[in-house]
Amino acid sequence: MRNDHGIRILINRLARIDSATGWTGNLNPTQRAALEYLSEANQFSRSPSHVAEYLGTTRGTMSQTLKALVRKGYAAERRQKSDQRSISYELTKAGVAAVTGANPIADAIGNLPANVQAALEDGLLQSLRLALAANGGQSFGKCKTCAYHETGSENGFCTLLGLGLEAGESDKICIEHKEA
Amino acid sequence: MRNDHGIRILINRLARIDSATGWTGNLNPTQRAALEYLSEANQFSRSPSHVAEYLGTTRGTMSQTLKALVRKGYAAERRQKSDQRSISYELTKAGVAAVTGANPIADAIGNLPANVQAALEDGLLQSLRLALAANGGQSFGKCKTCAYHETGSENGFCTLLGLGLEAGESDKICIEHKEA
DNA sequence: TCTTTTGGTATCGACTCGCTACTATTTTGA
DNA sequence: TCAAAATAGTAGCGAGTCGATACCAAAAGA
Repeated sequence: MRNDHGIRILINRLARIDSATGWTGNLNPTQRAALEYLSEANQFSRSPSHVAEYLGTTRGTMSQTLKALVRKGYAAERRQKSDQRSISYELTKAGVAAVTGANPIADAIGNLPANVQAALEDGLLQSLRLALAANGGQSFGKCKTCAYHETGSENGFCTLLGLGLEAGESDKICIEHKEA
Repeated sequence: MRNDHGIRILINRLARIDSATGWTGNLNPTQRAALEYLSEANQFSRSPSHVAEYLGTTRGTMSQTLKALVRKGYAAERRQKSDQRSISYELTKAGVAAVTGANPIADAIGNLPANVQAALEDGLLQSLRLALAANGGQSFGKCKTCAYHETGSENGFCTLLGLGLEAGESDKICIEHKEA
């Protein structure tokens, strides 16, 4: 019996139970995952393509999913001036509320001893990094740990895009992230 | 920023990436999860109801999923003599082959240091136990750790069902499991 | 026996998901 | 400069999940 497979199966089972029990609003698992990503990504990383790449699905599916979120009142489109093709989605108040709602799995994990939580997060992050590397995926880290991030100006500055960041944005996920 | 939510999101993301990359045969995530469960459950625990409860879905969906697996040649029905209503599904050769095939996420996890793997498995198991307890779910442990398990006879004996086990079955998941 | 419970299905509507095809809007490079 | 290629988003198809409801048959209780 292989233990490495066992861990993978455990992960899948937990995710599945989370989908079955983590009920806030009338959201299905994918819609909820997209919503959670939107709440943690910066303004340059909230297009259908980016969410799709982050969640390992296709642009087509994510396009539909995001429009479903808009239809349900959890998100809104915002057209970019720079590139007329791309759209940046942002959460509405209802969207923020849905993301911050209580969740059985999160509660269960929150009740674990702190050292177990730390070990768990560490192991999962390492797994994710290896898996993404094997798959040619992006790192999707946060601005503040990025090689292009500068702390000079008010809310931080991105030297790749040559733009100042909005308040709080240095703690958000960016599609262009490059480990410093 | 809440870390407990972070772990839950990591778990979901890994499961999602696994679904997107873990490609053996023409199986979708649910079908693969069901197949994996069948390969690890004993003969009394392979009915649609049991798989549904284990994976946190409904009997209706699992009924369809299992029939899809039969249609694709990965599983076969076996009617029970004792209860004419219930069905025990078992893997075909193709089913066993699909389950044992390589997988990017499993490989990634397998490449982690042994102590990280151990901590990861421990944390996930604890989370799962708490989540299931909060949800009134079963434990789904293996025969050999069960209060009803006796090692006297050839392959072990189940004192709950009053039946001798088949070879290797004491290492399989049972729906009636009760921690010894 | 008659009723209730249990195990498995069928069906409906909303949705994911992989795929292909298509339209706009950049970007490129000769 | 200006046509070709890459990129961003979408539409639509077929298979299938998923929650819900409704059924039927077998088993268990009263």
